[in-house]
Amino acid sequence: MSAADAPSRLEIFHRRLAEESETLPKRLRQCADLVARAPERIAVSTVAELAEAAEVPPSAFVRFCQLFGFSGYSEMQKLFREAYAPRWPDYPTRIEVLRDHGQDSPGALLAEFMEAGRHSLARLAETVDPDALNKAVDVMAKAQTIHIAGFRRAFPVASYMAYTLEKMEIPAMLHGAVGQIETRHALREGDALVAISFSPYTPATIELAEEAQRRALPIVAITDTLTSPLRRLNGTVLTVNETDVGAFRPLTATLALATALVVSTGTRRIGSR
Amino acid sequence: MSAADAPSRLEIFHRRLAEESETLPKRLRQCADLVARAPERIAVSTVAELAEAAEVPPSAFVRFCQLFGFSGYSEMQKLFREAYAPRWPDYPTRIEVLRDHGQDSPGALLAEFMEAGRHSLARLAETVDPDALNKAVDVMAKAQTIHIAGFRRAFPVASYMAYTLEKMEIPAMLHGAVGQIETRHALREGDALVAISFSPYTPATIELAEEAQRRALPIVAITDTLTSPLRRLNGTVLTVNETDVGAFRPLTATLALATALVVSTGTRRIGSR
DNA sequence: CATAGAATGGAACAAATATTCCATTCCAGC
DNA sequence: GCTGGAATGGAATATTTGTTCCATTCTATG
Repeated sequence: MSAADAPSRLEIFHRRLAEESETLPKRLRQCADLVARAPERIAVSTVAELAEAAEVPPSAFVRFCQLFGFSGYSEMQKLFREAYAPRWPDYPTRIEVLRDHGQDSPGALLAEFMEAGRHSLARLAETVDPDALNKAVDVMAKAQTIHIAGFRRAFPVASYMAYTLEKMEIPAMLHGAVGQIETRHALREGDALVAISFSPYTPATIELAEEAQRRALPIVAITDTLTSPLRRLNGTVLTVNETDVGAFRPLTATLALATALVVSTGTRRIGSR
Repeated sequence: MSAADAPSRLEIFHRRLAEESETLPKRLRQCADLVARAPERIAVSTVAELAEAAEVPPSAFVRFCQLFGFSGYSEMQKLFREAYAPRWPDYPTRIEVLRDHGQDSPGALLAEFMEAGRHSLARLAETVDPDALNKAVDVMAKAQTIHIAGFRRAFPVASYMAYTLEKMEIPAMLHGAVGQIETRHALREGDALVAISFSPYTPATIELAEEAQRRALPIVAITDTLTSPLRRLNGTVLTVNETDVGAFRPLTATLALATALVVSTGTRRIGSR
């Protein structure tokens, strides 16, 4: 039942499908063909719809599912749904539950975070627009100094970017790292701001971004939901949707994105020197 | 109702969501947040599941849908299904798209980091010893204050751990974050040290670890190679081997490990309270 | 501190969806 | 062409899921 083996179970299913569909009777073969042809529709369709698309009666489709070892259509659908949007729980209760069942060995938890990480990375391909990414690198490559703002959960990302830029000898400034010192006046013409913020959005990040906007500096925003206040500014927005485990959200995908961003910036700067 | 304008209708919906979510009453705001955070889940979930994730009763979720002009949940779901079904995960294709934007494009680089990340995560399972992990959690759960040391590249990980521990209300101290101030005297009996360091090993981290050793405090070390100086101390060692892209090493796996460590510590503390 | 109006939670009800069952059809082998 | 077993379609049933309604709880206001 763990999230970890859901994708592999799907793999196995597809392999069996390929092997056996040859020897299946007519109607069932039609079902198999449809599943092979449009697996993504299974997650969001009813048996009736699928059956119609395969030109078989619903009962035939259910028989097909049972032939492959599922109790019925619903069970098979569950497999496909989880492959798309796996494991839920947004609430700490889950952790409680795990603990009470004695299954919260650190190893099990690590496995979950690994799985969540893999999923986040996979989704990154969907949420990041290549053009926006390109635009962002452009902005950063042209900036004199790159300002970086990210607090609380976003801070590790911000500090990593600052560190890597420094290593590449690119002028960068990590904001608000210390002592609550206002640093907005460091924003100067010709600079650019990278603002990183996730729900719940830290006001300081938003304020700095607004300040940058007032001064007409280009902004690159790394954020999550569609309601993010960073979206209201007219900067280049890169969306990351981390998959969370319990109430915790690892930064796996965000860091991959951040790394790509700074390294690209580095190579582009060298290229145009 | 054509498929063509479905995305735009979704756009409109999201904009309204962003605008109005501020002024919504508590429960409905929870719904709005969830929808903003995980829109793709709507396509494959029942009201009950969604409501649970948003921590509201199903009826509240239905009210939310109606507030935004839908007849109920089903109608809203239809919108999401249409918008998300056509462009499905299809991970390999997506990655191709990113790559095809040009050989040295940011997209191609991102794709590489994503691959590297996945690889690192996969290897994590091999390099981390479950017993060591368990031991590490034990040490951290028993400590009065958890000290965390990690500089340069390891700093993002250290700061993330400190942040998460703080969120869970566990006493933690992030060392050397600022001003080169010596903080070794903060190490007190009953505490534990988590030292994070990768090649080339920052002397400050090693020194602090040695200091901890002298004072007979338990040490948890997160490090990479087998020649790491952290290995010479008798602490609990967790090995991470990140796959690097060119000269750059993303922290994907390390962060997953760090998160698991911290969250496990949290649950174990609660359990033994 | 009382009150009205809004917000909320839950349980009863309605609709949709999946599953089972059985009468009918098909087809291979005699 | 007959016969038995497999395959099929559809209608009846069971189950899940969505929606409505109302009693109760909040909250802002006088």
